[in-house]
Amino acid sequence: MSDKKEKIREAAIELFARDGFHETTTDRIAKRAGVAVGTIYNYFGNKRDVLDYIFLTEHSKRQDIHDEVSNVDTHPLDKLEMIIRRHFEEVKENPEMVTVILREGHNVGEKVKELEGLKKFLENIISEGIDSGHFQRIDAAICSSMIFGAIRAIMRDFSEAEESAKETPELFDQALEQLMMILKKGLDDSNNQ
Amino acid sequence: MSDKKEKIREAAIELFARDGFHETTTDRIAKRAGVAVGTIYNYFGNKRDVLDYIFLTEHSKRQDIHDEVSNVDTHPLDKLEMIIRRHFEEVKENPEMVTVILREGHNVGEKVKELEGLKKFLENIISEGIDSGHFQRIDAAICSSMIFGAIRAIMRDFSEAEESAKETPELFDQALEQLMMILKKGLDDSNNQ
Amino acid sequence: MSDKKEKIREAAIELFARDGFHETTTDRIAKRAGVAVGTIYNYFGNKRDVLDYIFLTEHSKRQDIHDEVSNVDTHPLDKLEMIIRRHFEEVKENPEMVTVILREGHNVGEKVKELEGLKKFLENIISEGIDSGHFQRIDAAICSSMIFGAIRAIMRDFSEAEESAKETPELFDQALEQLMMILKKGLDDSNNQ
Amino acid sequence: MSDKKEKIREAAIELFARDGFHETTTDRIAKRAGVAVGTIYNYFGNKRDVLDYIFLTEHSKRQDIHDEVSNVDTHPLDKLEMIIRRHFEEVKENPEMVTVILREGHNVGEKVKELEGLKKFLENIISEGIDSGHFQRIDAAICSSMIFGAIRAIMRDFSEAEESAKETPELFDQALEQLMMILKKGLDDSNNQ
DNA sequence: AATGAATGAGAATTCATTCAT
DNA sequence: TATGAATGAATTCTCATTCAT
Repeated sequence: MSDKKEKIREAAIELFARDGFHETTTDRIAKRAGVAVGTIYNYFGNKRDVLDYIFLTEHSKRQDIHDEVSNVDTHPLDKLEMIIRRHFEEVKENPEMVTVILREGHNVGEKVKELEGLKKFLENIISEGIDSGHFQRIDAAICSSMIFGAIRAIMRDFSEAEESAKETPELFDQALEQLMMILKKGLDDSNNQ
Repeated sequence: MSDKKEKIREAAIELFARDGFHETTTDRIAKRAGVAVGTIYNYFGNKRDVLDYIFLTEHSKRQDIHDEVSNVDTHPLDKLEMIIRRHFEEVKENPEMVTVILREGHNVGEKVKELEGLKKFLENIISEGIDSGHFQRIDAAICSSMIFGAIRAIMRDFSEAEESAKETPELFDQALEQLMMILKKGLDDSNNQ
Repeated sequence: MSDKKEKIREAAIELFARDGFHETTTDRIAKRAGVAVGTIYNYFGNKRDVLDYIFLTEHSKRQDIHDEVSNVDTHPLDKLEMIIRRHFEEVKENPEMVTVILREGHNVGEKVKELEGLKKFLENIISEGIDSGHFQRIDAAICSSMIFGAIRAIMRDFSEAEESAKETPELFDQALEQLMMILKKGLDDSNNQ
Repeated sequence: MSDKKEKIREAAIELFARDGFHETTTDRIAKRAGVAVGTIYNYFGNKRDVLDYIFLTEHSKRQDIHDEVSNVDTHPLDKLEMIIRRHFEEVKENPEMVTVILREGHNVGEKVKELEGLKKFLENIISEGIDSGHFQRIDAAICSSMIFGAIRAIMRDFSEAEESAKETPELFDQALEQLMMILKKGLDDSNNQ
């Protein structure tokens, strides 16, 4: 992985996060990355490829998290908690990345669009939970979509919070706690009569 | 409310929904609205004002829904269900509008950004529920944000579904049912020991 | 035919003639035409379309000449002379046009390439001459191609001549005389034993 | 003559012939020549120098032909035929070279432009023919220019013919025959009354 | 009020050339 | 000599906005 390519990726994340994809010019990306415009085009076919690359890089991180978690043998609720917690940790460390992912999803290329990593992972875990009798019979796709939406909302709140607020982000801890509580009661089959 | 202004708003919704704000030119909006480009500028200060206007129009519709619901005297879970149901109904009727709201939120002006209608309504209802002892003690802001996110996710699934799928949208009914089930168990205080 | 479109055509001819198609920027065309760059794109899809339009305009002039001449009932050698003379007259009046036609033929679009007006006209006349027994049996295509080439060479000499020389252009008269003399003897069948 | 320099010349001919001077990038020349871009600049000052070098190389070949022919003691018409035949043979062997010469003449440097080899040779022969009384009194410059133009036209027809057609190129034989027939009758003084 | 031709700043992308290795 | 990553000036084309009619 070239030094310059990484520099460009990082510069693009900062700018896409702050100004959005369309408002960010290749000139500014280059300047912030400390390279010439032409250099961007030595590593990427065009501006949108830079965005795609950001998504792809992020997606493989999520893939790693999922692989790690799915191998653990534990209650599906714990798996959900683990994966969401890990996700939030990533977000805390790369808040700008989240802003980009949230804002620019519709600007990425078709192939990248199909990835939708986290949502699929949640769906897998929920499906397993239903199969193993831990969860009541619900539609895993719809449910995972909603959980995913809830997570996105928290990320959005975080990414829109004041800079000061970001430095003590208990938001994630509180949100995780509340979400898990709701899910625990809401999904658990033993609760059902 | 001028006839032309409304024509422009409708044309813009269709195009913003399909192509996004930045990919839509004022020329195309004008053509689809059946007016000249210059006419757009007789009603709006600039292109972004058209987007703002779309958001504002939508927001006042949501306001009406909320006013209606908040006056009903019933269990807060029922209020939640009513408001979400009404929201989904609106979405079914104006799917393109939703696509615009979801995609272009970050392109609107600062004032419009602050509106965030539905989320505030949810928060009010949840706060009331807590106060009245119907809901357990949770953070209403975080919780409403997550519910709002779950709703957005469903809308997103809907707005990205194939055209054919849109014509028989039981998605909303199922999603509403599942969401309410989870919330019922997850929020209700009587469930708590 | 819009005033501006014509201005742009004329400016482009001058610049393409002097600097060539690729060395001429759209900015300079606009400046010389006294319009804004954007205006070029109100009348033409892209820069190459401007070149195509130059060729097409010229082609229809040649078509007119041909139509006029082919209706005259006279010896095919006279027809050749008439058409070449008329052609040279056009060239004298629009020397820059010729330079463009000679230099930029390979940059025009496919459709325009196929026109090859004058050559076809010559071929028609020669074919007729052969059929009517005035000319000996030669390959009309090859022969017209060579005559066309000879004419181009003269035009090239003219377009490359010093400015001063252009103002007394007997070159064409002399060339026409010599060419006709050679063709008269070279093509005439009565000369053949 | 360095091996690499020759490789670059050959690569450039192929690409200039197919795509034209301006559409050919130095990167592609380098790739096709099997060297690095930088290497081109070890042998040539800039891109245009490569084109100049192609013209110069070709010009010295033409010079050799002329020297050979001009030493033969025979009728000027035979000399014309010999020189044109030899020229066509070269063309058959290096069709791409011809395409380059025809297309890119106006892109070469000033010094190269002045060479105009073949035309000068033709003019010499015609002048000699007039002086020796074999040809009637014509303007040798104009006449050689026209013959040169006719030859170019044939080359152009050849270089634009389908690939298949190029493999059985009787075109040149027919063209040569017809051109010589016309010139024989058209130039010969004995034919004159 | 409505029009739409004209505008020109601005953006993405290209590519000849350089130079450190 | 050879290399090829880096450069950044230059170019084409777009499109929001204006304003004379």
